[in-house]
Amino acid sequence: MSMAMSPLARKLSRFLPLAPDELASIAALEARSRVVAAQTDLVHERQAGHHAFILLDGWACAYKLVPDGGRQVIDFSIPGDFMGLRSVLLRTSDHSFSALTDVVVAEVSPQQMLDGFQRQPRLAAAILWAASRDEAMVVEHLVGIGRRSALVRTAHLLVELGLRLQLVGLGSDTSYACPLNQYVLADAVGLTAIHVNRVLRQLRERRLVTFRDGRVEFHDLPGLRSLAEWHGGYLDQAQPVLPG
Amino acid sequence: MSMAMSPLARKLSRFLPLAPDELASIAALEARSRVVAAQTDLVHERQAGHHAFILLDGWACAYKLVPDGGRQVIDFSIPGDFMGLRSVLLRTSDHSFSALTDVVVAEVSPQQMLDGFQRQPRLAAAILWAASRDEAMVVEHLVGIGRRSALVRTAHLLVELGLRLQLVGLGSDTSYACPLNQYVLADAVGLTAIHVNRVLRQLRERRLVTFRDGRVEFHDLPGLRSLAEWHGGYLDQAQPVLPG
DNA sequence: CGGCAAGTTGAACCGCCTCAATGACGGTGG
DNA sequence: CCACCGTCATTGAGGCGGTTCAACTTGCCG
Repeated sequence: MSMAMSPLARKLSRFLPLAPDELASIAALEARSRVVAAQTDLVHERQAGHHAFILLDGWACAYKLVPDGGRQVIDFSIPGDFMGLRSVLLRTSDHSFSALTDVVVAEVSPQQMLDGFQRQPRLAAAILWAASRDEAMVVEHLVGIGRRSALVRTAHLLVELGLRLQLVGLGSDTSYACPLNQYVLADAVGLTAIHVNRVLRQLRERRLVTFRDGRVEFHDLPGLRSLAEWHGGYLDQAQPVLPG
Repeated sequence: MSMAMSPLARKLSRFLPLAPDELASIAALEARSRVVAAQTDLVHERQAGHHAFILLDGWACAYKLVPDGGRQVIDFSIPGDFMGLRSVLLRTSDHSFSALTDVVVAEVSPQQMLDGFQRQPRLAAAILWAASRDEAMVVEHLVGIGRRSALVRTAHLLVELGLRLQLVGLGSDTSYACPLNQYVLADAVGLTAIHVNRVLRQLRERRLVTFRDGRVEFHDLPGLRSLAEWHGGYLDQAQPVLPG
């Protein structure tokens, strides 16, 4: 029975040690998986009554389009992340999700979600904690775009992705695989792909980090974190308040 | 016993009709109120184990400071809004709250919160819906700062505030009281106060909206919404999924 | 070999910032 | 009563960060 834990189980475990039946519940949620091709939208904005997804493998992103043709990437989803959790409550999604690579997802119905929450409050708390963490990342992203320079917020993004990937066993202190191109990166940090290119060059020339051929390599992680004004408290594994 | 409903009760009622005992529960949460002077921080970033607040009267904002002295306002809080709800779960807040005017707040402990949620799942759903709505507003804000011009996102903010205030009975289609100055506005839209001034002038000269002497007056709301690329789906009162 | 997607670089432009100054208003103390 | 102050709004001039447009390159795939 000792299967390797899924990325989600791994992430939640770091936050709150999970009992065998709780791990089994996660496995149950992840049972019905399906493959979605790169460049496909998983959820369209304003689509109603859809499901949530657990990303099991590959990368995706949440984004919104603006009338002039521009796109803003809200955040990236990596294995172990929920997608569309909020829209289960709002019933209609406020943004779209797109697969950036071929991905494997598990579809979770609102009813499954609510049933699970009622039967296993500890698991519910862990999942809500993860959702809160994601929201804190969006806030940090907002601050970066509003008040930090292109160099700083790009550095910030690379550091953050690295730490998130480490939490699910997909990265190290020295490097990680990153299937993004400069256009997607630009849509995330609110810049032009052209300027992202120059920013990445600067980071490379300062011997802080190299992003090339789908791989991010840290040369001077402390220096990079310092430049990025990294605090990262929002990724800390603080203990939750539990019901009961 | 027919007291006027509090702003929170009024807001939640529009989303989900509330039973008398549910309204009573809200009143109970709001019982212990206290006054906080303008310019005071209600919650400091990284403060742990604090409470959540319900804003009963006045305006506040959630913000983060950046090392160079800049400030980014994440969102504004108006009567009927929760503040610090997320940090009840994360246990440590990822941003600060500041009173912009003298405010009246009710302090709610995490335990009160969780007890109430377990006893009244419908009320819990309504509150979580409101929290989801707030999060959708942050996302919209992020998109605005990342991909929309100064003019458009300032217009957007003025429209959004107007609609939110209407939902709690503090504004109309033609105007509302707005105690913000151009510095706070600038911190919200990611601009300089100086540039906010020029943007407001433009909006005035285009006969769309005037913001002066603590009051926002719409001259051409449809035109303003059009400029602001207003869709506002995230403020819609969609029906929730209820547990059970 | 051609074709396409992604990365790279240069030059000119512009939105917004920075610095600086001035005006309007209310409060406060002489 | 006016002098003085702090806060906020307003306007101008110049500069910088990032955009726009336009190549050109590189690698991959048919």
